[in-house]
This record gives sequence, C-alpha cells and structure tokens, in this order.
Amino acid sequence: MKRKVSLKDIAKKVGVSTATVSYVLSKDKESKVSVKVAEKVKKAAKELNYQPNQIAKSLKMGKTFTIGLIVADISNPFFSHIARKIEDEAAKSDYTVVFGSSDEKAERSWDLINFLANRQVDGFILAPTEGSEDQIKYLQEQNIPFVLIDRYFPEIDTNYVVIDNYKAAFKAVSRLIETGHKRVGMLAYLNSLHHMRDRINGYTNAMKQNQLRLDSNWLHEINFFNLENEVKSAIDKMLSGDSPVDAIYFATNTLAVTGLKYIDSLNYKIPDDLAIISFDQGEAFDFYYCPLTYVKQPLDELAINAVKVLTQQIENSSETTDKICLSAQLIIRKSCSAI
Amino acid sequence: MKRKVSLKDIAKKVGVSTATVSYVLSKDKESKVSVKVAEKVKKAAKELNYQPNQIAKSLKMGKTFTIGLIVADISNPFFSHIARKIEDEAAKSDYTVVFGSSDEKAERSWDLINFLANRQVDGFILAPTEGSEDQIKYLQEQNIPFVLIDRYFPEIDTNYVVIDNYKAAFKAVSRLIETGHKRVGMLAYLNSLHHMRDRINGYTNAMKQNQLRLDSNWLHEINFFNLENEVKSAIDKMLSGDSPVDAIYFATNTLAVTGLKYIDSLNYKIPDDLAIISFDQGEAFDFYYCPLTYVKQPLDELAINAVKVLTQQIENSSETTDKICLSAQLIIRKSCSAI
DNA sequence: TTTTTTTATTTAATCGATTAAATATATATT
DNA sequence: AATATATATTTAATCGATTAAATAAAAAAA
Repeated sequence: MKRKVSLKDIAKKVGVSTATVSYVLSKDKESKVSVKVAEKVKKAAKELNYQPNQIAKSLKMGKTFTIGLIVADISNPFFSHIARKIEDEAAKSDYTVVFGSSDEKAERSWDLINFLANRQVDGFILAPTEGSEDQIKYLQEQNIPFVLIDRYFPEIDTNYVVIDNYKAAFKAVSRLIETGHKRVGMLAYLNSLHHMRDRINGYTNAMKQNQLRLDSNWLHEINFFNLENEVKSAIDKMLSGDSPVDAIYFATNTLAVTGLKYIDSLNYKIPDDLAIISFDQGEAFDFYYCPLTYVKQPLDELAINAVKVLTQQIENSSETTDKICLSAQLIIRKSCSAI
Repeated sequence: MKRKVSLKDIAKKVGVSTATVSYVLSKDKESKVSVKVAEKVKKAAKELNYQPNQIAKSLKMGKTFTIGLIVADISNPFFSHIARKIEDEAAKSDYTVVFGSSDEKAERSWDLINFLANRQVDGFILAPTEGSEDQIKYLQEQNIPFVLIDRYFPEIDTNYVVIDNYKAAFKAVSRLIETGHKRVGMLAYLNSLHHMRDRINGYTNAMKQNQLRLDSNWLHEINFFNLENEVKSAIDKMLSGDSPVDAIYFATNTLAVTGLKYIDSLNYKIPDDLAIISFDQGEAFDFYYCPLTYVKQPLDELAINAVKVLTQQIENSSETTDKICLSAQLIIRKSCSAI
C-alpha cells in the first residue's frame, strides 16, 4: 500500500517544522502562525492531498470519535432501524459507529465490549443481554461512558434510554379487555431482563385490575434460542383445553411474526377467531390481511436520546446519570376490534 | 477516565524492559524470552488485567483489523441481513466492521470513504452508489483493498461479488409469460447502475424473445428519492389505458412493498387481477395474503464471499481481481399462477 | 542603541505499542 | 581457561500526530 502523505511531508516541502504545520491545520491554533507561512502550508497540504492519520491523532489525544454499538442482532429490523438513526445522529457530532451483534449471549457481548474497548471507542450504546451486569459494572469501573437502550438494570445506577414497557403492555392488554376479550394470552421471552418482566407485569396487572382470571396456560415464556418450536407448542396450549384464549398479546415483533405464521397455518381468522396485539411494528405487519394493533415504540427518539446522552457523557463526563423513559403509543387497528 | 494499564506498567512491576514484555505477549516471539521471566510477565499481565491498546498497535503496524462497510441504508433488511453476515464472517478473522449508510448519494459515500480511510480501515466492502466511479478509482490509486457488492462497474477492473441480475430477471419475467401473461409491466429504479440495467434488460429481452409487444407504458423507472409518489403514478399508468398490464415485475423489495400497498388500496386481487413477481424476499412478503413469487438472492454467500475476497486482498494484496457472480433462485409461489 | 515585549518557529517529549540492533549473560567447544 | 556460540535482555528508533517549553526573530519601549 502506498504510504500516505504525512505532516512531515508537508513540513519538508514547505521547509518548516511539523509543529508549524500542525498548528496551521488545527483550527484554533492557527493564530500562532504567520499568515505567510500558513498560506504556504495550506497550499502544500492541498497539493499533496493531505489526509490526517486519525489513528495517530487518536493515540495522542486519547480519543477516537468512535461509538461502539452493541445490539442483539443488527439484522433485526428493530435494531437496524435504531442503528441507522444512531449512525445519523452520531455523524452530526463527527462520530463513527462500530457495531456488533451479541445474539443475546452475555459471553459474546463481553467479547465485543473488550474488543471495542481495546480499540478505544469513546463510549458504548448497549442493548444489554441477560446476565451482563458484570460487564456494565466493568465499564463503570473503567470509567468508560455508556448508555443502555431498550433494556436496563434497575438495581444499577446507569444512563439509559428505554420505554415505559409496563404502561405500554398495560394499555395494550386493557384494550383487548375493553373490546370484550376475557381470556387474553401472552407470549413473552423467557428472560429475566426488566423490560420483559415489565411487559409481563403489565399484562398480569391489566388482567387482575379487570377482575379477570389468569389461567396458567395463557402466559408462555419462550426460549429465544428455540423460538419456533416453543412458540408453536405455546400457542397449541393456549388454544386447547377448556378455556382457550380469545386474544393474544405478543411481547415482541419476532414473537408476533413467528406466532402469526403458525396461527395462520391453523386457519384461525383474525380478529374473529382471535384478537391480536403486537409489541413493535414491522414492515411485515403492513401486509398482514388484518391490520394489526400494535405498540409503537419511539425508535427515533430512543436513538436520538441515546446519542445525546452518550456524547454529553463523553464530552463532559458528568457525574450524574441520565435515565430517560419514553412512552410508547398504542396504534389501534382492526386486529382487536370488538367481538 | 482512568488511565489503562500499559506495557510499561507491566515492565515496571516485573523489572524488565517493555521489549521483553512485548515479546512475551506476542505469540510468535515468545521463544526469545526465558521461561522464568515469561512466567513472571504473564502473571503480572493477568494481575493488572492488561488489555493492549490496539490503537497504538495499529499505528505501529499500519493495520487496524477493521473493515469499512458502506451500504445504501443499514435499516433496509436487504443490507442489514448482509451486514450481519459480514460481521460474523469478519469476526472469524478478527476483524471488526465499521459501517455507514450512503443513502444512495455519491457525496455522502465520498465522505464516508474519506472518514473511514483516515481511520485507517484495512479495506472496504461497498455497495457503490450511482456516480461513484471516481471514488472507486481513488481507492485503487491509494491501493486500499476493497470489494464491491450487489452493484459493480463493468468498465472498471475491480473485485466484486454480485448476482446474475440479467438471468434472474429474465427467469422471473419468463415465468410470468409462461403462466399466460402477455402484458407484463416492470417497476425499476431510475438508475444507471449496471445491476439495475441488467434487471431491466432481463425484462425486455424476455418479452422480446417471446414475441411480446413492449408498451412504453409498461416499464417505469422510479426516482429513489420520490419513491411513493412515482410508484403510484407509474402503477396508475400501467393499469389504465387501452392495454393495461396483467402482471408486474418489481425490481427490488422496496419497490414491491410500496407498489403492493398501493395495488391493495386499489382493490386489485393478486393473482387473479394481476400477477406479481418481486426481486428479493422480505419478511413482509410472508404475510401477504397471496404468497409471492420472488427472486431469492443468496445474501449469505454474497457476504461470505465478500469477506473472503477482501481479507485475502488485505493479507496478500494479490494482483488479480476476483469477480464473483452468484446466481439467484426463483421461488415460485401463488402470485404468478396461471391465468 | 539597548532593553523589553510580542510574535513566530522549532525542539523535543509524548501517546503505547513493535522490533532491529546492540549488549549482556549463559552455555558449549577447544 | 580462553574462546566461540547460543540465549536472554535492553536500548533506542519508529509509526504520525500534538503541544509545552525553548529559542529565535521582529516590533515596541526606553
């Protein structure tokens, strides 16, 4: 590879020291140099098409202008949408984004954090996996700025930007109840993360507050790594027995996609045979024969806030933590209309 | 931020030079150091939880183990799927991926390339935008390794991994013709990029070879930046007049999604009123009431090959270029059944 | 003109690694 | 024991920037 033009090359060409060149080229120090020399240096820089080596700069300055983004899976539309918005927001402050997919595995997340931290990212935006508390604490010990998104650990004092999952779930399930459904089922992930517990609590409390019975066969927690099989058997259980559900609330878009496909194959008709509400939208749902009612998460604000909080943290390393909880919107469409 | 542990810290603790520490910690040079000292160094490194500063290493070695990925839009499932696979493949060779979305704008692509090149990425994987030939040539001049994906410039000798768009389009349109459709319309992007021209040529040639007339009202090229409006008016034109189309072939998933939504709103029934074939799959299509026939691109292979070609290029900087053309598969479902 | 002050430029250290070359130490050979 | 050889360790330069401190040159004050 052709060696690139460095400060030294410009210095040699103009006949000054590299310090002078550096001063000329660094906005705020320009005043230190005489106009005459400055002109010559700028001209030479342009002629040689000088591009500063950011790696060298990073080493000296201890700053890379890079943000590490760790999500569960970049190919999940939920995360890729967020990633795109984070990219755009970060670019406004001259940051690049490096990303990694944890696949919901704490170990993989550790690897990514180490890998990126060794590459001196200035901070992280993380959708933490289950059991990654030690990683969070490690970042705190190392004083590496970070913001959690989507999920958080209530017992650890960190920055985060999440949505009010409890309220969103409560609202969604309430809607199902309002429209006359009494046997509401829920499909969630088997996961101790708080955002999932909140969604589940929103469901159970909405049921309780409406004096509805909670059948143990109605709530199923699915293992992420065995999605399809477990969704099928969960739905089978929900729909069989002496009190089959008349509505299902899906806790995520992946659950909804998998679940609806199976429900279709069973020839159930939405909303007549079964009412549906899903968490998250998804392009897929636009094409579903029955327009789905869903909980619309404010993905753009989530991303915007995450970048804002992180860059502030990086730049003033403030002592306080920002805890932002956005509220989601229930978009009502046909899939949960009155019985 | 707490200063991290460096080689010097280990050296001081053990009482040796940094060179010795470096030798111990760098696999292949371990033999230079006595077992006794090596043990002590390793122990100290572990105790101090030493994590090498990759920025410093990169500066010295002139290698960052970083790949720059530039796509049109990371939130487009087509690209996010590829991104995920690239990430996984790159990780196998210890590379991280830095990404950027060009938004199909050559200028933005230039910015990204410069930005990432200054950060010394070892190579690029690019889905080039229209009019980015100069950028490609720049990379060649600078001897920066890169592979094009999805699109390429036949007149420039570069590495690329693409699919055989002509054949794929030809097959798709032929299928529509075989199933009895005689007035096949096509929606494409207004774009001089070769992959789009190939898809269009595949369409026109399939029509010609079957002695079918080509009405000027049947082929529409849509401006990417005015997608919705232009799709609507194009479809209006296709469906009106004295020879309305009886089938539509969509050149990309975004066109198909937008187009189908509009067609639904017009109450056309697929496949009875209109047959459909789309390029690319998409989760969305799984939920469409009429299972769509589509051209399935081998995204995983595309990603795998791109990473392979690029890492080879980086590591042996071979003189030859790899030109890989994968073939796509036509997945036949209901949306183009016989009239 | 000499001294002081201001302005311009250079020197040299630094960030944290790697590594060729120099040096020191241990081991083998005669 | 003296020399040759092999092994272990250190010194110092380097990657390409930044910047405090030293120095040089020019302008202002005495």
